[in-house]
Amino acid sequence: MNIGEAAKATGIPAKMIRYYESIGLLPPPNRTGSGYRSYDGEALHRLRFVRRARDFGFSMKQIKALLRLWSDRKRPSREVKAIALGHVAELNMKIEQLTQLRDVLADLARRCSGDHRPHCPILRDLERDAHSPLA
Amino acid sequence: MNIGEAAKATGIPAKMIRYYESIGLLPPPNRTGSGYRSYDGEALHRLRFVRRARDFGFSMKQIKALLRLWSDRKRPSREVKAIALGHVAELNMKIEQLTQLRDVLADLARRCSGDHRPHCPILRDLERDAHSPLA
DNA sequence: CTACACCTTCCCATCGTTGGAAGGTCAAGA
DNA sequence: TCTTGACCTTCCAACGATGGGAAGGTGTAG
Repeated sequence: MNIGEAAKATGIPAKMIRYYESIGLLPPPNRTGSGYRSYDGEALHRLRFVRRARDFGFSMKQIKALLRLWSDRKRPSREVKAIALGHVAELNMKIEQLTQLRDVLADLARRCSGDHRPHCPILRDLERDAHSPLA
Repeated sequence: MNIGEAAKATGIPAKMIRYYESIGLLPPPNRTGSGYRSYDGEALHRLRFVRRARDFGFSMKQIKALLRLWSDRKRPSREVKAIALGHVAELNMKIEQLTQLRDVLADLARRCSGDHRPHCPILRDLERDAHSPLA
């Protein structure tokens, strides 16, 4: 199975598969006589694991750690849970920040007439001298 | 007022001020005889506008458009509102995605014992073959 | 005069991803 | 067999926004 087929099978672009290999996320695959990368079932399994972890928004560093734990049959689930909860905490922070931004911005937009007139609370607000954001 | 003072006054690092200038977000400032950039009140005002727009998470492209509208006294508020609402929509999408990720991940973590035992629903889930994320 | 803080331009790194160029390989059809 | 087209290979570069740092000039205070 060459890289194009593996890409189709896993949903990871061939470019990305090579990149993951280059940063040590994936082991170098076998090569055919002419140098083509060749992927077997286990490699595909690993690729799908990476794919799903990316979907979850894990960083490369986190995925590296998860892969290590994944292939360690004696890993304590504590370590995996810690990584997951760390990511959940990151997500919560991000969500909160974005929600706050959205609320302020939506409110400004609500108060903007949105017609031909130049007056606009949005620009008015952007003019504000606010060193601490969104106060 | 040189770039360092402008940076302190606006909260934008000097590096970023130069970068914004290089991409055409800011007009080239006056220079002293020895080549130092010199910022006046209007330039500071513009910088603060950019700072606040960044705080809101607007992209450089959006900020460019907002700056253009800002300096156009006859702009229709409609255009500003459209940019703001577009950004609100982007934020909503992102918030929804992240929330969904967080919920799934938090649930997996909740079901993970998190002790010395190797069994772990998180890794179990990451193994799944899921082409469409989070189904 | 010297020290130090600042300024200038330049290049490089990040992170994850995408694009392209230049060249080799494979499989199908004429 | 030759050609065509789709694939593969490696390498280089860009994105957006930011940070670090080198090498060299400038400003100011002691």
